[in-house]
Amino acid sequence: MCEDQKTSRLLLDQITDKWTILILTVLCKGPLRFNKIKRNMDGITQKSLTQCLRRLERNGIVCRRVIPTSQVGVEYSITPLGRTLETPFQALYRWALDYSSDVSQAQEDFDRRNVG
Amino acid sequence: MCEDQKTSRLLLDQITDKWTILILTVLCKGPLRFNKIKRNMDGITQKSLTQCLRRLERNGIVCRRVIPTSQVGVEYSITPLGRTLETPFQALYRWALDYSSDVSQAQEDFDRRNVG
DNA sequence: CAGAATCCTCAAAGATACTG
DNA sequence: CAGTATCTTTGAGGATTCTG
Repeated sequence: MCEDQKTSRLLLDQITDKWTILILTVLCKGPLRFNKIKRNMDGITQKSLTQCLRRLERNGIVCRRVIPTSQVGVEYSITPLGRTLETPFQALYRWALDYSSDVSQAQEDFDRRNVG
Repeated sequence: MCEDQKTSRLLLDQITDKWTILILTVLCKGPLRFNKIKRNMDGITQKSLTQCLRRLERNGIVCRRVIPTSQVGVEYSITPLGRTLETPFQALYRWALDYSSDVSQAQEDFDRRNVG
């Protein structure tokens, strides 16, 4: 396996984790503050979200901006580089919506065959 | 968060795991036997590969076929449902290849900013 | 050859408390 | 509000052995 493949695999691992797709999906609609994102995620812990956003920021996919308000505020937005992920992610997301029933059916069939 | 979103999120988790994209990528080129796949993966253990293939089979994405030879043989091939994932996955894979250098650059910049 | 079964480890996620 | 810090837990994955 060549270097290119290793590098891109590492990258794939980083962008296809549990939360990234969902975070990017909501951020594509517009900038959001930390807790707003958290509320959109349903089930993510504050720690996981922080870690994920840090990695996305480090990879140049989201931008972190501190808002100078009376209360501390941090706004996350998608970068131009992050935008390039919009289409691939939408395709995946749409796939999941379009084919979820087919997959469910396949699962039922499989389980029926492998009962006993 | 509505049911559709939960379902598709579960599905997304299942198809965006560490190995699925790579396995589907090689199987798209043609059917392969277990150990052939394993050799293509570089780093996967037999256990992980088995688990992954089982899940893909259960989800109707790959087909498992026992070949009646002198030596036991099992061939895995992609299903029509699995084929529908080819385009989304290719888009992702191509993204990783196209933008890996941009991401690397972003990482360097980030790390430089956050050193001292 | 293609797994199943077992044991084991360690890294990731969760819970909780604290803070600029 | 948006985190950091610390501790604990759990379970996914690795190593190894065995088998139809």
